[in-house]
Amino acid sequence: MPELPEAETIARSLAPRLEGRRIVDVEFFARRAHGGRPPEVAGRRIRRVRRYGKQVMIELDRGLLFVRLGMTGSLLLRAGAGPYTRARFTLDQGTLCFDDVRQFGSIRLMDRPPEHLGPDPLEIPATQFVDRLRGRRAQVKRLLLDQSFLRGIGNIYADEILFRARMHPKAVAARISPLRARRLHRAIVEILSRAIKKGGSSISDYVDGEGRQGFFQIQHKVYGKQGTPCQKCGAIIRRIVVAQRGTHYCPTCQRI
DNA sequence: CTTAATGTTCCCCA
DNA sequence: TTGGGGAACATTAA
Repeated sequence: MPELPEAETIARSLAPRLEGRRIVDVEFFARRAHGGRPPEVAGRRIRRVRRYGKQVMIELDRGLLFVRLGMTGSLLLRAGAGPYTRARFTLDQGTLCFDDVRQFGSIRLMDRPPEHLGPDPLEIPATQFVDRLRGRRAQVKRLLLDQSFLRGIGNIYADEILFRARMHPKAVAARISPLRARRLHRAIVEILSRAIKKGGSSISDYVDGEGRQGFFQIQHKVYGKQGTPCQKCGAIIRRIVVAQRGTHYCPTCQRI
């Protein structure tokens, strides 16, 4: 469920209900959900709720809670714990549950944001992005998925971005012309911004903090569209594997 | 029964 | 150091 647009949508839906609240109790129902010791944040106040890469960052009056949503994580404003509720924060007003079926997600208390993450894809200037691409011999899709290269892009949006930029997922970054690199940067900003406007993509079970679905999946051009005709040229969308992830692209629109 | 799924991390090899 | 491949983690759905 969680890439940058989903994390952004969740953060926006939670912010007005969480900011200013005080945490009165913290419960964890699964060890994996904190990976160590449960963060002892009872008594602390929530200052701000924002997105950081594809994580939701909850700023406290002391410390930062980083919610990594993994593959199936969600943050929900409701009191009742379901079978997949892994943690629950009781607030002075309301309750926040962290649900996560597959348990690839976790919540950790930090002093500062993780330093191994690259720049935000919506903030990096085009010139800087072009520079970063040069000098990398990796396949471009691998780079888009690499959170130390850019923070926030995942498998769905990598495919949609590459289609938008008319670029083959296996194109070698260093061999991309500056012109096409700029086009890729534009595609990143356009696809992510549009997805945020639509509230993210609900392809299986993604919902925001209030349980609302996203609608960007309606506009997917290649992700999950293997075997169907390309909306642009009619060629059949192909599915290959890149970086061990399903990769969807149009063989005629996207040339190496 | 097999395969794939919005992710990350760790290990191995070139 | 960079880059690629594979496995592992846990669970569900097709």
